[in-house]
Amino acid sequence: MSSPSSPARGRPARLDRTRTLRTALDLLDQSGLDALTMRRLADAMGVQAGALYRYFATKQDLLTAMAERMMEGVAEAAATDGGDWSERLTALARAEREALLAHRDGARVFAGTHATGASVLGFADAFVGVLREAGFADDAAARALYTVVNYTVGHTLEEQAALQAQDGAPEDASVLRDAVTAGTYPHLSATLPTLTSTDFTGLFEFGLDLLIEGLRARHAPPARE
Amino acid sequence: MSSPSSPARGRPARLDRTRTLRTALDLLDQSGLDALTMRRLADAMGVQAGALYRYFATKQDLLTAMAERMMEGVAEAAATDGGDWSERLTALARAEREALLAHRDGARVFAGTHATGASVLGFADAFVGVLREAGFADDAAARALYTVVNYTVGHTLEEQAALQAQDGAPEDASVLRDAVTAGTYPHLSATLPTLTSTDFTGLFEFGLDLLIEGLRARHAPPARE
DNA sequence: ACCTGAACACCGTTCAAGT
DNA sequence: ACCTGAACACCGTTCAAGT
Repeated sequence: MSSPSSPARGRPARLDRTRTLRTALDLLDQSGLDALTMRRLADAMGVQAGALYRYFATKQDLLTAMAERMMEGVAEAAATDGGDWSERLTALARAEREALLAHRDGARVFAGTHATGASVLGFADAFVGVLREAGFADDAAARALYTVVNYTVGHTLEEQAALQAQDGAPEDASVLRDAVTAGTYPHLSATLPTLTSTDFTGLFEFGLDLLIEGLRARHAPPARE
Repeated sequence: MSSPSSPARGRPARLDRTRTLRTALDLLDQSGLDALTMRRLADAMGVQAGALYRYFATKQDLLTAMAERMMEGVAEAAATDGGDWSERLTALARAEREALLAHRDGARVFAGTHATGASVLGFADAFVGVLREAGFADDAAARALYTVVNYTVGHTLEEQAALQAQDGAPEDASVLRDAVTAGTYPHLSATLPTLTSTDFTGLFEFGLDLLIEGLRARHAPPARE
């Protein structure tokens, strides 16, 4: 809103929101969230750190814009062909996970912000819309949105943390393996193969299925028009 | 393991893991995760920042120990009286959420670490145990653990973020309200009361119920012994 | 053995001043 | 109008040196 804008007066700006956002996402993918500093981003743009503050009020503001950008197009996953409400919801949740996975530390960026731009609201509206049109009560539809989103973010946060732990410090599974094999955790020992599995897609689908199944139990058939 | 220990030789130590952890959790509750720095913690212990590194290899190590300590006693929630598997699972999930809520930014601390100590593994073993003893397949039991934990962490992360947004910057609901009332999101407008509700317990229980309901659909009755 | 003091290599953010 | 330069008030971490 109060960003520098319109008439090409003075020198042509080296910076602008869109280009900066693109560079920030590139930097994120290359080096991860911890290495994404205002100084390094400024460097990548050939500018001093202070200059960024003409386009983003704070670093938090930048991260929120990045989160918003990550969700672009995700709402469209509901429009995929036909399919009943459960298929459309599944498509939306999968699209959200994939959007988060598309960038290194994507889930951490998203979880750390409160994006309320068009792509996030569009996604939410599409999600709630699928349920309302299927005959779910308003209350259930809104709560289902939060539940699926919180699950998806929680899962992907873990998934990306596990991926990073794999390369870098491969003690991931072995720490668990050792602690468990030691004795005292009979049920974890018995399920170790699944606990240390890296089939994150399978795991995500399992939980998503549980949620959809739970919703099905609450489903009243749509009223005829 | 290599921490200073046992024989009371030399000067009595002003620091030790337990006391430092307690102080760190107090500081967390008073000021939040962003204000929990090694220097401020050292200050609260009457010591220089460098001294902390004799007890915690890194700040990440400290945070992991804090996460582990938060989960102490949560596994015992499965032992509550009788109740079938679904009641016991519900009790475990509720206990985890409450343990995270017990400290400011508790979910953020937990999500940012990979605690694999006795309280976390004990919780996991209890959870998987309830399902295995109820007749669930090992694979399903392990996946259900991750699903419920990821949901619980995801939900509580959001819940604590929303709580902080309320006091401090009460634009939380109003930003959403404005964006939604503006037009383009018919389904969000229709469900605004639920979307801006602060009944986080109700929301958590809704999602948890969906998961339990989903698990029920997968449930094979336990084999007779 | 335990802690201090001081340093190293950084951070986010602000703001007068230049062009 | 847009950016620089320089500062302010911090960070996590290391390590010789003191006691």
